[in-house]
Amino acid sequence: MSVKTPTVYDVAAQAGVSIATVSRVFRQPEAVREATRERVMAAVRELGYVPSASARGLAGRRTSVLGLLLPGHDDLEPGRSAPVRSGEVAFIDDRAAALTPTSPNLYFDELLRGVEVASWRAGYALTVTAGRGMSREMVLSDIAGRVDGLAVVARTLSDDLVSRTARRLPIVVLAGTGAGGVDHVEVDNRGGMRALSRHVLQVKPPGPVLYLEGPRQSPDAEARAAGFGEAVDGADEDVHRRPAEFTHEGGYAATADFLRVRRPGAVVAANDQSALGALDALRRVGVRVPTQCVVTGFDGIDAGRYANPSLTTVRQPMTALGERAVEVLLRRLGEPELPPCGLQLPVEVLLRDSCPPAD
Amino acid sequence: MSVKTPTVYDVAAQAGVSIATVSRVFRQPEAVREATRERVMAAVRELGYVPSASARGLAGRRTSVLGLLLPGHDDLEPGRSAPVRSGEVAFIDDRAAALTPTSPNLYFDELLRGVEVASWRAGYALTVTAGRGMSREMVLSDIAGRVDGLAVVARTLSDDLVSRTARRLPIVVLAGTGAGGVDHVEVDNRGGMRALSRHVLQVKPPGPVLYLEGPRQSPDAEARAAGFGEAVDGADEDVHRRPAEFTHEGGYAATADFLRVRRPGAVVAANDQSALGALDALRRVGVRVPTQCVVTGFDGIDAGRYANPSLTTVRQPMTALGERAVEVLLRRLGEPELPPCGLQLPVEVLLRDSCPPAD
DNA sequence: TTGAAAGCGCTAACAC
DNA sequence: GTGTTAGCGCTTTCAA
Repeated sequence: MSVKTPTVYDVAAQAGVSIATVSRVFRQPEAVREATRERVMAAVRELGYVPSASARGLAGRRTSVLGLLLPGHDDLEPGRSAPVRSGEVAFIDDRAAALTPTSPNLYFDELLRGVEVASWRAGYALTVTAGRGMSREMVLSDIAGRVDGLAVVARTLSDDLVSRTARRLPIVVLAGTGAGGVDHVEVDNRGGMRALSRHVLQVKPPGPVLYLEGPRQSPDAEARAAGFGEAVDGADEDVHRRPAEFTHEGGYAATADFLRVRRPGAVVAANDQSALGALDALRRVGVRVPTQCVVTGFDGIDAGRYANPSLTTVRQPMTALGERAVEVLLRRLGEPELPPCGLQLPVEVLLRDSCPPAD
Repeated sequence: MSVKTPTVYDVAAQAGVSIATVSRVFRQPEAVREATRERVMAAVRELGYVPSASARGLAGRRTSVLGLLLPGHDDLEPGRSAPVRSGEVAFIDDRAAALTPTSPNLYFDELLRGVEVASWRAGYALTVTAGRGMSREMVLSDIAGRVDGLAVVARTLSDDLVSRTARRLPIVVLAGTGAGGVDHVEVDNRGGMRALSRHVLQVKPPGPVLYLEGPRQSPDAEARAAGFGEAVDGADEDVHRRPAEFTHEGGYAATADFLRVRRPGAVVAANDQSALGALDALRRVGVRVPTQCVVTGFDGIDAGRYANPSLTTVRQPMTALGERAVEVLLRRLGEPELPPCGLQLPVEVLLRDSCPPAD
């Protein structure tokens, strides 16, 4: 730390070879005679030599780094723990917790793991950015200079910015339809909701079907609504669509509202959090799930597993999504001129207590 | 992409200035006359110039990158979605979901956000690694060459490896006690559990107290057990400690077991998942929460908010943890010779329905 | 199998 | 204010 960090020159001197040989020991060990190699490695260990990624990147014209650009959370206030003095413990009345919206970051963790694993496996490091504060342009031009390729979560960047950047740097868009001529990997929202909804129709007790659409102009919500539409289309069911925020509160309100007029035989929600809200609303008025009414969600968040009854849902393969994204990136890195590709990943329906298997 | 990426030389030529001026426009814009600056920026835009981080790093002897090393998940099998053909949707009977353990990754997401925000704010990019596959040594020496400082989640690396690396590179250990002479930032597990337990004793209905300890040799579990001990010490309570895995299943089993003999007036669990299991076990035998028995967890996972009744718990400020870690790193970057520091972050008790406020 | 030498693109003195 | 220049530490021909 305080001492000068050793370089190839130091290692070369110590081992009595040229810097080219030191480099070879790392890049193509088999091209160096065993004895020489061992002498070099000994020097490396003794000196604690670590190759500089910057120098490598500059000489090799590649950074060996991939980037992941997540949606920002500009509203995240820094250091919420400030008000409490060290050693003290604050008590907070949080009984209304379920009503407050959670951040939609729920599965970025999984996504990150997928991207990270695949990157590392391919010999790339991973740089993660959520770019807030400064403008998207600045964030983008910052990482653009650091990486060999970039995975961008849909709607993090404007379509225009994406396709402009894609001209200079391999880019893949995650969980969104391709922004026009750009590689993308998405999840089969429509097919998943269609399959789930068909199952619902098959097992539901009598009564109307309440569909909780997500917010307007969410591509996910749209695709799911389309899938639901395909499932109920032609079926002889009394279907009611209601907008509902993608939150517990949103699902609760929409369901409670509906309950004032009718008793549903099924509530199909476009995401898990609103489904959990629906579950709550039904419980309040004493409707039994799943015997009197089945309930389903979408996403596969953890809370659904622990809900009571546990929530039937469609699980998005976020880890796989991340891995595929990297594969697509690597493909383009290898063959820049390939036509843009779009990949759609299959989903899984998780049948749990709120809408159990048919038998 | 196909065309050669422009460099400072191209920009300089295009703008009719020297490369030094181009560099200045980016590093100290105020040192360049406005007219010149605009000429340069025009060239930058026209050419789509993006500074190379490698060249910068090499010339400036700093990468402007911070590293975050998360515990590996070596067991994560790649691409679980393979068996399903595209366009098809698999149905999985997942009714026992709550019983299977979740990965303990629950709050890495938050941690990441904290680290990311703070890094970016300080002008650093963030490289994330979970280092599996190859040995920790290799992972470490790979990122060591890429970053100016490193945040390591506790128990990801051996103490020895940490302190060895700390000699060459600023390191901060997260959520663990300092491995000896290394900066660290942790959470007040003991104080949090102590405060929560005191509250429990204050509001609990009559009956013994069941304490669900976590697994052996988890430092977190130990610290929490100590805090609980301090709270009940001297109190006139019938206390029963039981080991329980940090899973729903573990909490369920231990509680159900206890219920065969006694009826607790309180179940204090050392983590949220086991508390949710306890909640389930109590419900099965018809014990009312919180009127007949109060229940508490620890961690603040999302599922606790949606549980019924919602779970009283202690929330770990993971985002703040990440931010503090970066601050510590920056501090050491600035003054390498400072004595090692240890920071302990306060926690918050979230009072929810399973063990409500006193009044 | 090894070495010499020419960059890679940028920063930071220093000179003008 | 702006230009010149000497590296930063590594990879990679090309010779030996």
